[in-house]
Amino acid sequence: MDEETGALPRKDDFSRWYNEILWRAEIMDVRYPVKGLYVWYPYGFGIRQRAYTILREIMDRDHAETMFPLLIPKTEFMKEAEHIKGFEDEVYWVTHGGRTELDVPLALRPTSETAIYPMYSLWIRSHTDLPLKLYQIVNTFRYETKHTRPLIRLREITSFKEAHTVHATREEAAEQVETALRLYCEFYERLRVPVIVSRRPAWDKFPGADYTIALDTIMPDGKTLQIGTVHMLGDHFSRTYEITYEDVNGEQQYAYQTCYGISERSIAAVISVHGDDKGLVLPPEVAPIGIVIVPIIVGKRGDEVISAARALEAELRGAGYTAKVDDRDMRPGAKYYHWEMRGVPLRIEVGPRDIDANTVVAVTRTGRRTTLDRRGVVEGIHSILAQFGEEISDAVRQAMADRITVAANLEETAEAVKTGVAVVHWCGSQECAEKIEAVVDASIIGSEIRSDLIPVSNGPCIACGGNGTSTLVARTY
RNA sequence: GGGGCAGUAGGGUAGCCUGGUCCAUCCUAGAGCGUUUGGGACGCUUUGACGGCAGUUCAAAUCUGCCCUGCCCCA
Repeated sequence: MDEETGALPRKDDFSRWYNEILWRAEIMDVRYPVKGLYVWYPYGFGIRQRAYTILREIMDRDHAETMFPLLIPKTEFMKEAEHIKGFEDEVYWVTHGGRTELDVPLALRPTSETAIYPMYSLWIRSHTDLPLKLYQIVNTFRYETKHTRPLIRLREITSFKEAHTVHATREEAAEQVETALRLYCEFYERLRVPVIVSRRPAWDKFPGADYTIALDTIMPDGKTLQIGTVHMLGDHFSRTYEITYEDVNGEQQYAYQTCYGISERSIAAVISVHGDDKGLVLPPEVAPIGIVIVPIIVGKRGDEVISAARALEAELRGAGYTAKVDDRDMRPGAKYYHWEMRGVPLRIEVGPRDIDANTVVAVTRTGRRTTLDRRGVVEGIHSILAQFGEEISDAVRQAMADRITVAANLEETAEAVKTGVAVVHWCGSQECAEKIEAVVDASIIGSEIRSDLIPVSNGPCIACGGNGTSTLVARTY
């Protein structure tokens, strides 16, 4: 009778579901009065913090974190022609200091190549300075003209992790591209977000790059979301910014570079792939609250139940969990819904019955209920959460597999992209790409696919019949 | 980039065409009191709004213009 009470829109109405869950689960407040800029609620920011702690941990193995300025002088920004072409329509310019017009306008970084590389030019003298591998996590600004969307298409990206590496040779730079892909795949495994790696077609590569390899996930509505990119810059920027080094023979050489980035789209992916009709489902590693303890207060035993809950909370915190007793004056059921909306992986109920039996009841976010002996409760929880993590990994992997269809011709492709991703043979020509994109109303995502969900092969191009290779076609965000 | 629709309290809505009688209403909104608590409790009291700026007018949520913001469709 009350099933409608407080319900989210169903997840199969993904667009409405996404908009609502952002505020209902306290991730972002979209009411900030500037288009394309949104406010992180503390809870959403907690998810971001945990995800980015993982990202930092992965990056820090082989990179150093740094911080470059937000403002870039126009004179530096305008040096690399292809790069400019790719970004100039999206740049915010600072033109005044107070009431004084600036001699040189300053760009709010849309990405930081042109801020970083002039400094790299000063820093790099010798082959012994290489390789150089730095990254920063910063906000960037892009004057998006398309429909903005929280976490996905922003005018201020608040969480842009960008890495910039410099190498002595093209081969080393190419190897770094592969290393970066491995790091990013590991990051998304930790977030339990399945990804497909592919090489972007030439017209869709990063402006100023030789080639771009990207990570995409598939959203519940079947559109792909690009959640990581790795760019081989070759020597384009080093020639522009004079990044040279003296090699072992005493000769000046241009360096080779890569850059790669991940943004808060990673958070959008976690929310979107794992969530369900009841709200968020968070992997334990990114949940700001890993375990919520709900005291079941009946009759006169309230104090006893509360102190049992607190003792459990202390024990779980001691074991390294972020546990929280919810002692608000609400019915237990209301609390269950509250924490389910926020995706807390595990709920523990403690009531008089449990105290008497020396047990606790543990319920995962996906509804698996276990009665645990109060002694050894930490070990029991450890194994439940590990299993929960595997369970949601398997579920999203299966959901992604179900959205991938191998299509042999244009008709099948058009049908497949209505609900997911099509894998087709494509010859690589732009003419055929344009034909395919026009007929099926979707985009060529990439070829040289790397995904254990997708077998790749050669075959006749679905547009021209010539030699083709496996290629992803999908609607995109 | 083009087109359409919309913005009323924390959230959801009515009112707008036909300016005034408007003290609007509902809620998983807030505050307070009491009774409650093993899957969304209940009663009573109470708080709070017409996106912004300008204009028309005796009078604007309502009409006009510009701006801001959001949603949908098309390219």
